[in-house]
Amino acid sequence: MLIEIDFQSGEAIYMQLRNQIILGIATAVIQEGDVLPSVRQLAEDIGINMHTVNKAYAVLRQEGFVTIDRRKGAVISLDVDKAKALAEMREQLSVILAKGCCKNISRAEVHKLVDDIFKDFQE
Amino acid sequence: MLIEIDFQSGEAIYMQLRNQIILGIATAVIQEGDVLPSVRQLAEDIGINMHTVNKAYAVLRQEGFVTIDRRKGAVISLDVDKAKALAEMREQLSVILAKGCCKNISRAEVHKLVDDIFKDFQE
DNA sequence: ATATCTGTTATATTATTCATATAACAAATG
DNA sequence: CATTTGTTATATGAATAATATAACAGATAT
Repeated sequence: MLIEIDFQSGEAIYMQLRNQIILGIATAVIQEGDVLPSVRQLAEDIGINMHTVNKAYAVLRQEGFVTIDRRKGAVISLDVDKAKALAEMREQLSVILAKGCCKNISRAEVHKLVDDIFKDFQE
Repeated sequence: MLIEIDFQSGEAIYMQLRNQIILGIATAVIQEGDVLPSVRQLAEDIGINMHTVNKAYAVLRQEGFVTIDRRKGAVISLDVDKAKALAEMREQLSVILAKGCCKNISRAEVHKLVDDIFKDFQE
């Protein structure tokens, strides 16, 4: 799986890393049971510090995307708390849709965007 | 318009403020042409520093939600760049939907969330 | 067994961001 | 003329982000 970090981005490196791994899971590039590279290995590949990768993995664990197996490393394993996920999504969507609403983006256009993105996930 | 700041939140105060003003515009609590409180006034009302409000207003101006009129202050005036707004929304939605996708939230459930939120805007 | 590789923890340093405080300016208002 | 507007400048303290070394226990491989 290819990781691309934008060092000019205002977004923290560990969050960029987290987001790309989540996108990798959603698009099935990484699947349940797969093992992520070791923190040292991935850090070297990307050219960042070990602790930055470690922080991304810690966030992913805390959010229920991976478990840490001392023998294997970070393993994709989804812990689903759907109610919590829905509540979080609602809050984040509210702000994004509010912004879109002010910019004349219609409900239908949002639906189309959602469909397009979901289609990307299923390829 | 009621502003509520969560000082325990990890989200920056100026961003909480920005988000709530955008939500206010989307729900038509604030309308085009309305004038926001002065930076000093709002800062005092909320109990935060003047510069924090100023930063929120500067972001809102930069994002095309208000214009600054030296006579009136910060006036709601929407500068719509729909293509840009759509591109931004797509990027932000991708991560949020990816996370939801991993948590077994279906396309249909996202659509329902979107509809619910849009309904909130039209009240 | 010995060396290597895992996640994890600890400590320290640097840079950046966030929020604060004080001060001042030009333009507009009353 | 005093007050209020947005705006700018500068400074400080706190928190965060990313880095660098170092060490530990457990697992793996030679």
